[in-house]
Order: sequence, then C-alpha cells, then structure tokens
Amino acid sequence: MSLRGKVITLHDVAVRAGVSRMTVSKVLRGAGNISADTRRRVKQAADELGYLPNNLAGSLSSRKSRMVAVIIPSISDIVFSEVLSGINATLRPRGFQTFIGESLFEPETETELIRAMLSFRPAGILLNGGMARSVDAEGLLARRNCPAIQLWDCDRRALDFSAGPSHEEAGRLVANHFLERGLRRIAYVGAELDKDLCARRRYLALKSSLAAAGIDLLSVTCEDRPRQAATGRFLTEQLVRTHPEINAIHFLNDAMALGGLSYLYEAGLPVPGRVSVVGFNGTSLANAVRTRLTTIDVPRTVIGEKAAQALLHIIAEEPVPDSWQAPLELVQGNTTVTA
Amino acid sequence: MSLRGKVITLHDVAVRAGVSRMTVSKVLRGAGNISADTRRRVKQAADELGYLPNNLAGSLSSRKSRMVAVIIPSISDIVFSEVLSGINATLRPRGFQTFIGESLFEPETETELIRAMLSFRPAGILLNGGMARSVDAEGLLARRNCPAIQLWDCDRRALDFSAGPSHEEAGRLVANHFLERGLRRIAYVGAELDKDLCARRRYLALKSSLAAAGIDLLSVTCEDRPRQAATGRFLTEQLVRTHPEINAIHFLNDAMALGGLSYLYEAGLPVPGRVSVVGFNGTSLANAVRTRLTTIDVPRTVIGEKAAQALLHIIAEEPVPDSWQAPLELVQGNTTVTA
DNA sequence: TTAGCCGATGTTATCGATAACAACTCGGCT
DNA sequence: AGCCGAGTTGTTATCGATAACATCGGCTAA
Repeated sequence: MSLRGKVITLHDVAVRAGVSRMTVSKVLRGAGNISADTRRRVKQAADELGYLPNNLAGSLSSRKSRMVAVIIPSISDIVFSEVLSGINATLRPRGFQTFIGESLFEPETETELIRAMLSFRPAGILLNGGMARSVDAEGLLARRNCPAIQLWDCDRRALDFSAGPSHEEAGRLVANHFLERGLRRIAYVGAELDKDLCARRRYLALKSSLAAAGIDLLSVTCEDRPRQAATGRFLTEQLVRTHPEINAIHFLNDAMALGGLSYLYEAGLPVPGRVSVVGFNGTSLANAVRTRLTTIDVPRTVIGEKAAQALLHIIAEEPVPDSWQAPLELVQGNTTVTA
Repeated sequence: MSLRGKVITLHDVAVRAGVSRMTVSKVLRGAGNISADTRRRVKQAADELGYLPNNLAGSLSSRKSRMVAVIIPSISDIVFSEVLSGINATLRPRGFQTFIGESLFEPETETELIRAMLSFRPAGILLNGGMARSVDAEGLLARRNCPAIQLWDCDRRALDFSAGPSHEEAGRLVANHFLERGLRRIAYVGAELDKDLCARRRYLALKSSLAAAGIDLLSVTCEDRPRQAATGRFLTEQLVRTHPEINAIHFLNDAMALGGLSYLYEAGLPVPGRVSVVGFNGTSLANAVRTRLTTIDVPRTVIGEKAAQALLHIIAEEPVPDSWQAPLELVQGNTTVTA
C-alpha cells in the first residue's frame, strides 16, 4: 500500500464545503433534498479534493452494492466473452459494474472465486452452469445473500434463474443432421469432458440418439488438452489413423472443428465428400470465408442479456420465470452436404 | 437481495464457540496466539454455521485487501487473456484474487472501471498501457492508494512499474525484415489505431524506419471495425484492389494477418511468392499448421508473471526497477521468404 | 516469596460510510 | 400571534470486522 499523501474521506469534503458529512453523502449519491447551492459547493469541494468514495464503507453500511460478480471458466474462450458482452451491455447502463473471475474449469478455483466475490456482498452473481461444482461451492451458494444466476445451461435448472441452450437438444440436432444424410460411421471429437459437463451432455445426447438408430458412436477425446484448435487437429489425426472408415465427425466446438478440418485438408480427405464435419457454437460464422463450417449457432450475446435482465428483475423484486431456453439453429455450411 | 435467512457474522460464531468476537477473528485469520482447543472449537462453529467473512468490514477495518484489480481492453483478445493467466498463476498461490474488468478500449468505460475497482481499495491495480486515458482516469490514478502497474507497454514508462514489449522495437524489426528481403512496396493493415496506441506506435516505428530507407509506407486502416480476422480480410481485399503493386504487408496482429491471408489465397496471390506477410503477437504459433505465419512473438504469459511479481514486491515494500522490457523475437514462418 | 513474563483471551476505539430520525427555517394560513 | 408542513441540514446509531492495548492465570527465576 504505497500511500501517497492523505486519503480523502467524506469528512474532508464536508469540512471544505462547510457542511456535515451526511449532506455530502446525500449530494454525491443524489439522495434526499439538497438545495442547488449546497449541491454545487459540495460537488466542487469533492472535485477539488479528488474525493473517491470508499465502497467498502458505503456498501457495508447500506448493505447494498452495484457490483455484479461473473465467474466464467475461461476468458479466452470466445463463447464466454460474448456472453459477457451481453451481460455488460445490459448492466452497465443501469449503473452496475461487473467484476469477472476466471475459474479455468477448476472446481477449487471456482470455489475460491465464489468465496472471494460473495465476501464483497455483490448485488448478484452469475456463474457458468455445467461444470463440476465443489461441495464447498454449493454450500456458499446455498447460503448466499444475493441473487445467483446460471449461465450457459438450461437443462439442469439451478439457482434463481438459468439462461442457456439445451445441450441435449444440441446433441439430438447433430444426430438428426447426420442421420438425414445417411451418414452412419460417426465419431465425436472433444476434450476435457470431465470438466465441461455441458459438452458432455451434448455428447451423451448425440450418442443415445444414434444408439436409438442402431448406430454406435465412436468417441475420441482426451482430458488433458484444451478445447482448442490444436487439440482438434491432434485428435482428428489419431481418429483418421485408427478408424479410416469414419465419414462424419461432430466436434466439441467450432475451434476444435477448424483444427480438425485443417488436418483433413492436409491429409487429402475431401470435406464433405469423404468426411462430414459439424461444430458447435457458431463462433466460426463471423470469420467464415472459404470454409463455412456446419455448426449449431447459439445466441451467445442474447444469453448474456437475458441473464442480466433476469438479475435486474430479481433485484427489483419482480417475478421472473425460472429459466430462459436459448433457441438453437443448425446452420448448414459446406462441411456437410445439403439435405 | 433475496436474503435467505439470517446473515451469519463473527458474533454468531463467537456465541456458538463460547468465545469473544476477537478470538474468532484471530482464529479465522490465523493471527495471534490461540490455543489448539479454542481454534478447533471456533473452526467447527464457523463450519457449522457456514460463516462467510464480510470482506467489506474486514478490509475497511484493516485497510488491507487481497483483491487485485486487472483492467484489460478486451477479454476475447487472446493476447490479454494470456497475460492474465500469467498474472493469475503468480498471484493466486500467494492468496490474492484477481477481479477483471473489460474496458473495450473505451476511455470512459476504463475510467468507470478504475473508479469502481479503486473504490474497493484493492491491494493493487494492473492496467493496460497504450490506450487513450481520460483526464479523470489520470486523476484517479494519481491519487490512488495502492500500487499500480502498466501492462503491455514498456516504451512509455508510467505508474509504479511497466511490463511489456517495446512496440517501437517491434516496428523496426518488421521494417528490417522486409528491407533485408528487398521488399520495397510495403503496406500496413490495421484497425482501431485511434484506440490501440501500442499498435499505433508499432505502425509509426515501421513507417519511420522505412522512410529512413527512402520507402513510403502505404497504410490501410479503419477505426470502426474490430482488430480481428474478418477486418484483416476486408482491408486486404481493399488494399489489393486499389494497390495491386504491393508485395509486403504487415498486419496489426496475427488474427488480422490470418484474415488477410485467407483473402490472398482466394485471390490467387501466392504467399510469399507474390506477397510477403508478417503478423504480430505470436498467438498464431500454437495452432500453425499449413500456414506458419511470420510474426513477432511476444512472451505474453511472462509479461503477466513479471507484472504480478513486481506488484508483490511493491506490496512487500521491496525495491523494484521501473520496468521490465519483454524480449521480442521475429519468428520466421512460411509467409515471408527465408533471408 | 514475589517480581516478571508469557501465552491466551477480552475490551475499546476505529475504519468510512449510510439509515433513520431529529431539528431548524421560513412562508402561508387561520 | 401561533401553528403547520415542505424543504433543508444535522445528529446518533449502526454496518461487521480489525488494531491496539488490557487483563489474567500460571510458571519461572532471583
């Protein structure tokens, strides 16, 4: 704490403006009835002194806060950053500031973040559904004193509100897409399914939908590599080497699918002639040029907006439903044939 | 604030454990001399009640905190997320929690974030250098009461410590790379240079290095599109249409370079035969497969680590230098010819 | 025996704000 | 004149913790 000079408090502003601390507090919060003249003097004094309110004291006293905690698994994953931008777009104009924590899909890290965030008594907390949650974290959330909202998962309702897609529906959509095109030698490529339970749910839905059609889904996954392009490429190479008969692949997300595609191109396996590919998320759609990946588009920004709106309603003590299910759209690209 | 039952405070734990509040406080912080028996009783009581310390009160009273504020321009930009992971890797084991804010390169948003973060009296604040900063933000930082560290910019020393590359050096490196290969019809492609002052500095260094060699740099930029692949592609198309003579392009970052490359391939312009391409950051190196972009690799994670280490030193009141300059390496790929 | 010290625990004041209510001014009305 | 109420400002208690110091047995050393 390199203190540079004296810390300015309400008291200093009050002395300078020639009023009481309470009056300063009211002016700066815009509360109560204060004469225009006093308001001006107080504001000027605060400006001149460079007064910065101490939120620790303010929130402690009022038992209110305009801070919203958001805990996401990975800030580098475009999916979550777009959800976040929807959240920010909704909350900032209402005077709330979001503080973000990154859990890296680690339950212990998530638990520590929840503890750290809740101990600042935020106005609300938004966290990602569909990841393993520690017993401690469950306990913290059970005794929370602010609204809590689940993001990215609508299958498993939890907390005060859930906003996200049905991952089971996503798995079924992919299954139907393959089946409609007569593809029967199907593989799934993913990573970190022990951590990303939403992805796991998509996988299981795909598997069981195919099983219902008498098809056995081959899965190639690993738990110790990130859910990214390089991993998609690596696993695809393994898959093609060991199971050359495969003619359709569903990837955990678009990033992995693009990595897989790069290998397929290089290996001279025509897409979709020889192998059909489907991703998930729709993050690739923005930059799609030569390769337009067939994928399931998820309205990422809207999910953030809906979650934030629900939070605002709960704070305002207005009734809200228990969830919002994000619509999914299977977008036909050129990595699978048109039906 | 959906309060669920009573909020548990130190008082409740104290009553349950049959000791005073102070004793509970000491036990839970691991401070002072408390008998093993008392410690056990207090911990058990806290567990049973599900006690969660109120950081607002604690930090207010002790004037200390283990929260570190990090404000980055964009959480979706891999560059910053890797810097952040270096920060987290260093701070978390030391018991600090980072709270992240996203400024979107907007000075007003950054100002509000600085205000919001500082009003919680963090143990330190890390912010991105090289973006336009409002007068208000400068004022807030000037009167801050915690160490402040600048990330990603080492040319313009500021705050208590700066960790980042010299963007001027980067510009010169690219200029030399082109000159050594006899390339003289050179263009720069970038976006949002009014916001991203580091990129602007690289651009200016490139421009003046080339000018010194008698070469006029052509620049194709736009201020209202993001610094991403799609923009790189769009601008490259414009560039090629209007200036077909160009035979070397430096892009603001790797993402834009990859976008540009996708257009060059499609347009049938061989790389590097017809056009040489250089990026910046090194983010593409991880996933590089067919196309290995020539780029300047920046040790992104290390920058975060150095910044965090400096913060820890300052907090411990140990002396630190005023900056750490990140080494830059121009990595030869296959988008420029080998010298 | 008794001063002195140590480990263990409690007491009091304080951190910097806000809630709730008290008090005061002033003009208008009866 | 005296009362009322709107508008304005101040007083007191409180939020939930920690710092600093006080207290209190018991045990050691002179």
